[in-house]
Order: sequence, then structure tokens, then C-alpha cells
Amino acid sequence: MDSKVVSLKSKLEIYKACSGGGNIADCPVRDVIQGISNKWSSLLMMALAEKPYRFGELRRLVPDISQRMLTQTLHDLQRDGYVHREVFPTKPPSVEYSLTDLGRSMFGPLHQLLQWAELNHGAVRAARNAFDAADA
Amino acid sequence: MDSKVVSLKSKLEIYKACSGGGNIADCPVRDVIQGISNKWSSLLMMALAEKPYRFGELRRLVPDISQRMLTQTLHDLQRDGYVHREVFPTKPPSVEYSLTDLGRSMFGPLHQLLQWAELNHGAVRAARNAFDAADA
DNA sequence: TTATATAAGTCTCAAAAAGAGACCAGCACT
DNA sequence: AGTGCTGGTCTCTTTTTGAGACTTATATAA
Repeated sequence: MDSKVVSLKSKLEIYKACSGGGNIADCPVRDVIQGISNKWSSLLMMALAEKPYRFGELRRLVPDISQRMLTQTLHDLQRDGYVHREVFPTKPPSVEYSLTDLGRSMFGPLHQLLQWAELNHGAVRAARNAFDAADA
Repeated sequence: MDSKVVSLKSKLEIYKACSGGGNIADCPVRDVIQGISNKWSSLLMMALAEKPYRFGELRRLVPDISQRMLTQTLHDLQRDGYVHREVFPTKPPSVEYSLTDLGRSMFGPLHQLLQWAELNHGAVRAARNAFDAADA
């Protein structure tokens, strides 16, 4: 469990960064994290980290996102500075989305979490099954 | 930008782990990530990484969560194996929540992301302001 | 010429999720 | 007898999300 050691190191500092103002509610870390912890953000970041994609390509790549949520999530990622949106004057005009430097920087740690998920989805699935079996 | 170098290394492998079955929709990484990318999970993980807390303590610590969502989020974290729930036979009975080994393991990479957020919330805030100023 | 397709969205309506706050049971203290 | 503590659940309202039709302008096919 060296992950325990790592996490213990500066947990408190992070935490204090949140409760510094008095309570945990208006906290810069929360402000940033809540922008990316939603159903579609990490998935789109993952796609765009591979290479730039156009709107329709992303739609086909993630078949279960609605156009509405794709528009909105890309808009939010652009607003927070992670994604760049560029319109090309083709007929009809096409729009390309790509990661900014800030987006690539954020994808570093996000990628670590994605790797953890890949390595440990077996354990999570097992925990779920055990839990569901217990209260049945 | 050495984060760029890091992220470029194994982006594609992760991505393939998702589109392996044919499409990105039923993907183990998504399955795990969606369990923790919601408004309250990372915040509660952050609190419980510091030390175990009881229900009421968590409620006071995160003043803007409703009891309903606190119950539900803790339940989901417990189901996925990140959190342990223990009832103590005090009068009235108290319930303590703590991280499991799996939870501490997951908090490692999550913590990296939280640190990134702490370091870069200035840049994100600046991007937001620029974006909002532009379309006004 | 008329029909169909493609691009990137927007609009409307229905369904699902989240938030607010009352309510509950059991026991201790006053 | 009344109040407070515990950890919840129940109901109602508001917000968010999902499904899918519709748009504007151009190119291509029949």
C-alpha cells in the first residue's frame, strides 16, 4: 500500500485549501473538479487526447451521447480552457475540437486515474457483485 | 509541458481498452469512472482520505450536501468497494465511514488530479473569464 | 429540376436526477 | 413531559438530462 503513503503526504494541505475560507463549499479545488467530474467530460477528454476530432466524428465515436449534451459538454470544456474550437470554411462548414496546452496538462493526472480504472475495474465489479448479493 | 509527453505515451492503449468491444459505450474504464465522476464522490473521498468520519460529521463538513445525496453517495461508494460502513452500538447508534484498501488505492491517482486542480485553478478561472468576456 | 445528404447545431417535450425540508424511531438528559 | 441526539427515509419541487424533430446552406444524385 504505498498509495496510502503517497496520499497521506499532502491530503491535509489540499483539504485546508478547501476549508481555508471557513467551509468546504466555496473551494477552488471543488470549483475545478466539478467542471470535469460529470458523465461526459472525461470521456471527451480521452477522445481528444488521442487527436483532434470534429463534432460529427465525436458523435459517432461516442454513440450514446445526445447532440445536446455533446454541444454543451464541449462548450463547457472550451469555457474552462481545456478545449479549442476551430471553424473551417468548408461547405458546409466543419468544426474541429482539440486540446489546449491546459487541457493536455490536465489530461496528465486524469490519465493516471483512467489507468487505475482500467487496472482495477475487476476489483470494483467484484465489490459490486458482493454488495448486491449481500442485501438480496 | 512534460505532462504532454506523459499523456502521449499510452493514450491509445487506454482508448483501445474502450473501443475494443466495438464501441466506446460498454467500456470498463467508463464503468468505473462514471461511478466516481459525480458532484459529491471525489469530495467525500477527499474527506475520508483524511480520516474516518461519521454520517453527521460528514454532513457538517460538507454543509451544502443534502442528507439524501450524502446517504446515496456513501451507499454507492460502499457498493463499489471504496468505502467501509460500520455501525457502533452506542445510544443512539452511530455509523462510521472509512476508506477501504481499494478506496485508498483509488485515492492515489485521484489525489494527483486534485493537486492539479489546486495548482491550476487560477488558469481555469482566467480561461472562464476570458471566454465569458468574449461572447458578452 | 427535384430529391437527398451532410454539416453543426438548436428547440421542444418527456424522463430522470437532485435539492429542500418534514418526518421517523429509540434513547438520554432535564 | 419536553428536548436533543443519532442516521436515516419520504414527499414535493426544481434542475438536469435524454430523445428526437427541425434549421440553414450547399453539394450531389436521379
